[in-house]
Amino acid sequence: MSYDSTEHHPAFEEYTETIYELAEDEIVVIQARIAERLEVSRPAVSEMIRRMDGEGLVTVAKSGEITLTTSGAALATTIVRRHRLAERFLTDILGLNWTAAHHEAGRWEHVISPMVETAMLRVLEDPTTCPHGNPIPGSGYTEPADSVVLATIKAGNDFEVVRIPEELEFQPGQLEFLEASGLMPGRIGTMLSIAPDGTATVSVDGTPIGVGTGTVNRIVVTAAS
Amino acid sequence: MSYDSTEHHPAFEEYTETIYELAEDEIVVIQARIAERLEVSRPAVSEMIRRMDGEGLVTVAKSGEITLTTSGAALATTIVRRHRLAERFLTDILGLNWTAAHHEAGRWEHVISPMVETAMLRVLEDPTTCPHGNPIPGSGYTEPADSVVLATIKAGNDFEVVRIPEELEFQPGQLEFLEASGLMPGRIGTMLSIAPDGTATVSVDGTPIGVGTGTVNRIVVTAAS
DNA sequence: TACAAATGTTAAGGTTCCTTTACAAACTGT
DNA sequence: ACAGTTTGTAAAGGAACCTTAACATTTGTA
Repeated sequence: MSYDSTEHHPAFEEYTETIYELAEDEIVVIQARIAERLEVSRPAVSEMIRRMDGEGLVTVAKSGEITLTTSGAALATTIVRRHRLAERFLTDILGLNWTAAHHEAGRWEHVISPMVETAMLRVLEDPTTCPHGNPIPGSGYTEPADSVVLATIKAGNDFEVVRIPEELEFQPGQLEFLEASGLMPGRIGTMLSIAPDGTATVSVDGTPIGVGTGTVNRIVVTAAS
Repeated sequence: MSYDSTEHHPAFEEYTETIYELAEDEIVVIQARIAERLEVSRPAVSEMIRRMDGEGLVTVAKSGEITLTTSGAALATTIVRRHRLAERFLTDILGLNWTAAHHEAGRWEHVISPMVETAMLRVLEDPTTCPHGNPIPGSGYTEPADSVVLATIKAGNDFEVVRIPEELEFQPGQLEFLEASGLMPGRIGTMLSIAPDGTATVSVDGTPIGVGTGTVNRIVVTAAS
């Protein structure tokens, strides 16, 4: 069977994408992190990284830190762009919910051709972020300069959700919970309290929700009102 | 990596689809035909058919003729339905041309989930055929009773194109040619002449086009005016 | 500093598909 | 009836990915 014009093994696409997103989430990119995200064994990653190195897609520092080369980054941004574009498309045109869109997009990203990509951009009128607020590479979007992490909002203050980082999308049920809670980009909420252990209570649409430490330190917002 | 909910190897999908479409084109389904359509070696097909037999997807008659079982047919119609639905979607919503849509759909068909399928059906308002006029399984469409093959139209008579069989989509350049000529479902044409060797000359939109024997005996039309 | 956890790699092996080479059986046309 | 195609299959092997088991290193920390 033949794959796309951009002749790349699907696994390479998956790996470069993961590396890109880990870096985007400011996580040190080492093999172990990739293994966790992709849910494969460490030897599998070890072998794959060696092959990708051979293909000139990544470089490995002596520290073990992995960086995308120019061509690796090109592949990664292409896949990430298609993923986020697909998410937008699936929610905006096909009416899927957030969570479903995320899962579907994981398959679509490998199947979208340049031609379809162009067509989607046209139909969606050049979107700049995915439904979770993550930037679509190449759209020219830059996050508001005053973006902060939800944890920094003081009790009693309002905020507007900017972005749910990719990282959280990998925690099972997290996306469903956030969507059900209304904690999604563009929504305004109020910080009610922050417990000593870091757990926050916020209110969106009048409903109070507890947000755990891991999450509250990840969600990006701007101060509002 | 995990595939779709309908846990089936992509190769099985490809093979059952091919078997379905060969039968639809009234071609005796034997291994050699499958090998040609899929452009793989005969041993590859031999091995695959044995596995599919083991999985209960096909049965092989003593004559060598291959038939889909109930579950094989279920898988096949699902894939064919998704393929044709995707073609419709790609042309109607994303504005791709015929030919491009056909190629893209070959990849989309393996990636469309039941949820997306439902959404597409809604957005497209329950289409009944693909852009080439082939029925979407499950849509309840039945071809006009007076459908005939283009070759049967007498010189001087008009016809309306009903369907370009899947078979022709596999001849390189054929789809492009037909699309460029305007010989597509819904269009009205006139049979100008049929040469002794069977080659026909038809006129669509006032432009005369020669149609080879193989093609003229495949394109399905109804007599018009 | 010493022990535990985390990390990367080797080795061996498995699955899914595909290939080429070879051969035997079944058709087909003359 | 016979030569030449067409068809199926066995054998051997390869590429892409993945697994588990085992081990050596490094890192973090009580």
